[in-house]
Parts: sequence; structure tokens; C-alpha cells
Amino acid sequence: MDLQFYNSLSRRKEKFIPLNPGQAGLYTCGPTVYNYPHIGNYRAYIFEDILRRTLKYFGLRVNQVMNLTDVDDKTIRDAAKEGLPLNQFTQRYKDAFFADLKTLRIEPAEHYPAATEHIPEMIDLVRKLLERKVAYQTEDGSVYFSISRYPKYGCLVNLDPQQLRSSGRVNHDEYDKESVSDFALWKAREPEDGDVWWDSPWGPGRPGWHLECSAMSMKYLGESFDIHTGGVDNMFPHHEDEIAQSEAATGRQFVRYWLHCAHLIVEGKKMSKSLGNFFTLRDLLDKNFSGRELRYVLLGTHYRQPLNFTFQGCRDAKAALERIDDFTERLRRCQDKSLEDNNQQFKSVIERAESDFRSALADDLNTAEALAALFNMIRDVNRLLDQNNISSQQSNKLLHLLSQFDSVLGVIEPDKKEPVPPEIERMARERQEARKQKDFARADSLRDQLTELGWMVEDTPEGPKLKRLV
RNA sequence: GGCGCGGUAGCCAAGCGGUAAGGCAGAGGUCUGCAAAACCUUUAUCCACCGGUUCGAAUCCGGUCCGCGCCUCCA
Repeated sequence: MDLQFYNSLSRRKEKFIPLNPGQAGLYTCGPTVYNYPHIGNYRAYIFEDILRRTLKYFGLRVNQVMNLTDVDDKTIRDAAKEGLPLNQFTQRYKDAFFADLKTLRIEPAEHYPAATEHIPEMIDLVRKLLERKVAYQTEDGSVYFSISRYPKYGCLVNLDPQQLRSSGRVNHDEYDKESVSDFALWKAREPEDGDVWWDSPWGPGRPGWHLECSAMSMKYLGESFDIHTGGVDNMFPHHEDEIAQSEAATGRQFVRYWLHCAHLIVEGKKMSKSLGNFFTLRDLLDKNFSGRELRYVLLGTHYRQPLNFTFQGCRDAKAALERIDDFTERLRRCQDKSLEDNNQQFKSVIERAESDFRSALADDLNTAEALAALFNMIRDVNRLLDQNNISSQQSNKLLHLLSQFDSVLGVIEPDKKEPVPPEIERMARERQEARKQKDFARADSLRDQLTELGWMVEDTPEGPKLKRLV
């Protein structure tokens, strides 16, 4: 099955045909590093991670660029509030971001360009736009993009430029824009900016918000590239403006496929600090949920569907993952038994799983369905396992298949297990001894003691198994 | 007001023209010394509501109600 994605540009699913066969250029909107990201942000990053991993699963070489926005109104404002130099302030959040990526098992991108390190590229772009007369300079030394000189404006979000209302949010310093909807390419230095400014042909200032993404994506991926992603809220104005300024500068199509992921709500309500339902990854870890569990929760809903995040959902995820863990553990312990010839049956289980999994992902990254394919396989194989009808060679094959699935999902591999303390081990052995003597009262009392210490013991045909209670 | 998304079992959630995936939870059973795990059976005659198109609709069209997002710096 061919890979297809829902392209926001055309509002329909389209077969994915990369610009260069066998490769995919991917620009994923990254964090503005002025704060710790919340779980909604992570929904976007995990969606982007699934996209990346799926492209690889389908044999494409991926070149992913994720920007770090380390200069904008908020970074400047908050750094000043804390009396820190901008780069020192943003470094804290960059570090936290990368730590979180690890916790969430998000694969690193090939490039993480920071806006502050690409000022010259941005200035070049502004220069080009001025040359092409789609931008103009104002008296204070700012440069704006002129929407009226770019007829295609609004193609992504289907907005009528005439209808853009002038919101009350227009800054006092933008009074000399030709049109309220024109957006800043370069912002002249203001007193509040402190020492955050760069020299430019138009005087000291800093880049406009959208400029970095155009400049950096084109630098690393070329003037025209395959895929650009972000949250739906970024479609306007951010992505719309990116398209305008990039295509006006190059005369070429900027991005071929735009993918946007929907938002996350919490217990049916919009996440907001005032409602007290605003969570960072740290908050979840403090509540004893793992990154793996959050990742699983986020994979359960298709990325273009609003996701209702609940703590019940996190608990459900825990249980579902335990089912996966029990299964992989069972495969690892699997030993050859007296086997009937089950090759035909085994083959059909594997084939169905593989093809269902593959077509689920191919169809616009349907992770919910991919997960269903995984669980169907688990049930089928458990059935064979119950009949002692899986050879060790077959179980190895299955473990290999699971790791292939996990190269996309990133949730199958268990978290590092706490080693079993010797004392616990000893008690389990003692209990096993008691069971052999048919001293079940003693065996059960030992099991109760183990439970109290936080360990569950399960008796399996291969001997007792200890599980940490969570 | 404009543009757009959604309402599917107790909860989460796929499916988007051919007769309801999957996970969690619940009930009964098999297995087990007892458990746990696993497996089996079971849990929506029905997909917000009302009309229409069709041999056939949760899926398409129109309308109604409800929830949500964006409309200049929020994933």
C-alpha cells in the first residue's frame, strides 16, 4: 500500500510522492524555548516523530529539521523578567526539551537550528523580498510583507484577505503598516528589547516570527521540499505567512505536503492554567506516569482528531502496556515443546499482522489502527502459545517483528526494569519450595508478604515470575 | 460574523457506501493447590437528532442541537 497523507493544502488525502525518490525532507515546527512544554505540545512532537519513523519504515531516507525558536516577544520578555541574558535563559528550556524528548522516546531530528544562529540567512531573505517589491520598509526601520502585493495570500487557510479584521492587538509601533494584515519581517529595535538586537541593512532590530522557519527550512532542505508540519493553530498566521514570504522570494512552491495535528483537551475541557488542567511532562512523571505511558495515550487517537486526555486514560494505558510486556516476556521465555506442524497457521498470523500494521500507517498515520493490528497479533499468538505451539525459532521471529513495529510506535520496548532484590528472590524461592511440599498455607503467606513488599509472584509453567507492582 | 473540526458501548477510540476494529473496565467459563497471566464466551439490532439520496448509510447530501479550534506571534 502506498503512503498517503492528508494535505492541508488540498484538504484531502494524497499519495506521498517525494521530490527526490527514496528521500523525504521534513520540517517540523519545534518549541519556543521560554517555558516547559505541556502535553499538548508533546502531542505535536510525537505526531511528528511517528511521521518520521513511518517514512523510515517505508524505506525512505529522512532529513528532518526541527527549529528552536529562541528569540521572540516571549523569550525576550521573560528573560528580561529574570534578568538573564537571552541565551542563558533559553538554554535552560532547550536542555529540558531534549531531556523530555528522550523520556518520550522521540527520535532525534537531523538538525535543530536555532533562530539566533541564522540571522544572516533571515536578513538575506528580507533583502530578496524587498528587491522583489513584496516588502516595504517603514520609517522606524521595520520591514513588512505586503499582503496586497501577493495575490495567493490565504491559500492554506482559505481566508479572504479583505476579511481579516483588524484586531485590537496591533502594536502601537506598527501604526505605519500599509495594511493591518501585513506582517513583520524585521522588527526595529525597541527599548524593551534590551540588548537583544542585530545589525541589518535597515538598522538594528530582530527578525519577525515567521521568518526563521522560512530561512532555516530552505537552508537545510532547499527552496522546495516535501513535508512541513505543526499544530492546527499554526496554520494561520504562521504557516500562511511562511508560504507567502518563501514563495514570493523564490517563485517556487515552498512545501508540497502540509500536515497539521489537532489539539488535545483535558477531561473534555480546553487545557488552561486557570482551569488547573494544564500539565507538563514533569507533572505526569510526578504523578507516577511514565513517558512511555503518555506516548501510548497519544498514539491511541488519530493525529487529526481532537484527543481527550484523561488520567483514567493514563491508567488504561498502563494496563494495556502491561499486556504487551507480559506478551514479550512470554515470548522470551518460550521454549520448544512437542510441536505440531503449525507453519501455515503461524505464517498467516504474521502476514496478517504485518499487512494490517503497514496499511494502517500508510493510511495517513493511523496509529490507533496500527495498535489494533498489534493487539490482534498478540491474541493470535497467545492462543498458539497456550497450545504449546510456538517454536523458539518462531518466537524469535515474532520478537523481531515486534521490534520492527516498535521502530514506528516506540512503545513496545519495556521501560528498564528494577532488578529483583536478593531478599525478594529468596522469598520467592522459599515459597516455591513450600509449594513443592504442598505447604500451601506457607506458600500463600509468603506471597502475601511479597505483595506487601510491592512484588507480585505469578506461577508459570516455566517457574515463578516476579513482577513489580505499580 | 467568516473559515474549519468533531459528536460511535461504562470510559478511551478506529471505521467514512456493503452491514460496528482495538484497548481499558464489567460478567460467566477453561486453566491453576489457590491466584495471576493467557484463552473462550459475553457487553452498541446500532453510530447526537430530523429529513433526503441509494438495492444498501455510522459512513453521501440538507437541516437542527451540542462541543471545540482558528480569524496576527498559542502545538
